Amino acid sequence: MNGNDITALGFRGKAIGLALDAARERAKTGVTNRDVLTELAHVQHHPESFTDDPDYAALARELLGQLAKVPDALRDRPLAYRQWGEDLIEEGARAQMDTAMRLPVSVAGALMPDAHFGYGLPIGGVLATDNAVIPYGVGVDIGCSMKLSVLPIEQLSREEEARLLRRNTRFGAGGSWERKVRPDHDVLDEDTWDEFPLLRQLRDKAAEQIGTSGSGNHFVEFGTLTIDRPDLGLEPGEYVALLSHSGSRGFGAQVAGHYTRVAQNLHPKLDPEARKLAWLDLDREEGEAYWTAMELAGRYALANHEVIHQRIAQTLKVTPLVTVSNSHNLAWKQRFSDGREVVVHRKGATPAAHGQLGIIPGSMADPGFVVRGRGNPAALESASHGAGRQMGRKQAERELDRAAVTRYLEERGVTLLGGGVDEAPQAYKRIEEVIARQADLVDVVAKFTPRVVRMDTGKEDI
DNA sequence: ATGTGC
Repeated sequence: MNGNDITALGFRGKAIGLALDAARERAKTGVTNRDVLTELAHVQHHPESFTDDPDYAALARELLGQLAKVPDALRDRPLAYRQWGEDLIEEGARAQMDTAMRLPVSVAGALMPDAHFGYGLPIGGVLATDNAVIPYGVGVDIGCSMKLSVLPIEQLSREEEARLLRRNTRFGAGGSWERKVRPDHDVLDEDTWDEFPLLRQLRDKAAEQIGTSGSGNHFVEFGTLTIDRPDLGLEPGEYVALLSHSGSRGFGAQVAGHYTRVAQNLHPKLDPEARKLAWLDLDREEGEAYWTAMELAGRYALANHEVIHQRIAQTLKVTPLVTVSNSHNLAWKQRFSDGREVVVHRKGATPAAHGQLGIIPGSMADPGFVVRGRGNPAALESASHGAGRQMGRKQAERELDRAAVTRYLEERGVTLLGGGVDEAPQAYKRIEEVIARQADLVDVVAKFTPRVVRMDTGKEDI
């Protein structure tokens, strides 16, 4: 019996020493170590039953004291937060943000103009917490991100662009590269994968899926980048560019699912309204492990993009003139305006620190924008991550017809490979309005106009 | 978002 056995049971602070003392007393009376551990587990789960126990009373009282100090009760009222583009944000997203701002661990928050209803924290929600990380504050697709490469080539034909996309990308839930042509990346060789069993188990899946895009709103597309003033090391003009949206695939999804369950189990008394926002303390083993896995998923997702862009650039025998990338589903440790370090969750929000570059896409047939952050502290240095849905997937499938989507694509000269009605441009807010609502969060650097777009095949093909 | 569930 030692301190490790005790902490493995989940005792914290003064309870560790008291549990050790009690364990020694019990051992003296001839109880086996194994039975002592069982008894300790009982005390931990039902401290109220041991307050008069000759050996465990001190421990039980300490545990009850700790419980009283760590209440999961929600605040009566949400902390105040600002919304950018309030007129574009649905009530459901505000209600979810209100719940998040009632969590005892919340410090500050903001809603971006693309905000809409999500799972737990709304998409387009930014939430700062104190020493706690919320798996569903990051989202299921941990590390979901954007990458743009500006290519030193003349305009290609649509057919050529379509061929490059078909040959060098793979889409769909469960999708992976065929074994013979499976790409590799340094991220798969990191020691981090050996840090604990869950990561070890997921490494093979991650290796199978590197360099792939998922389903839903993920895409890889060719288009034109238009720059009006010298920037990004480029002269004003029009450039051929490649833009991708992808995430951490099955690996990240499994990490998210696992730690959401862990967080919910650690907060059984949490108000059902906030159940999906269950958090992990960063100074406890579970929180540390999630943070490690989350950061790995973030690097893995960016590696995914790198592989996709590299394949296409190599086929074209070119090196990109410039690349821009950013994660928009992740948590970061960040200095808050009062000087303390907080955990900033961005669930569908672009980091926009002063001078930081990011990409805000529109839709399959609407422009996207390269932006530069203005470091606005009220938005916790964030911006929108896209246009944001104005219709849910089911609503889009119900209300939009394929002909209207096809016409929209034709009018804008966009060729679509795959794609579904649920991702129709009409299901999204107008990107121009969304960009206009965040002029104090980001400056527009360049505009990307899509031309040939590849996505997963939706439920209903276009 | 994910190839599948408290």
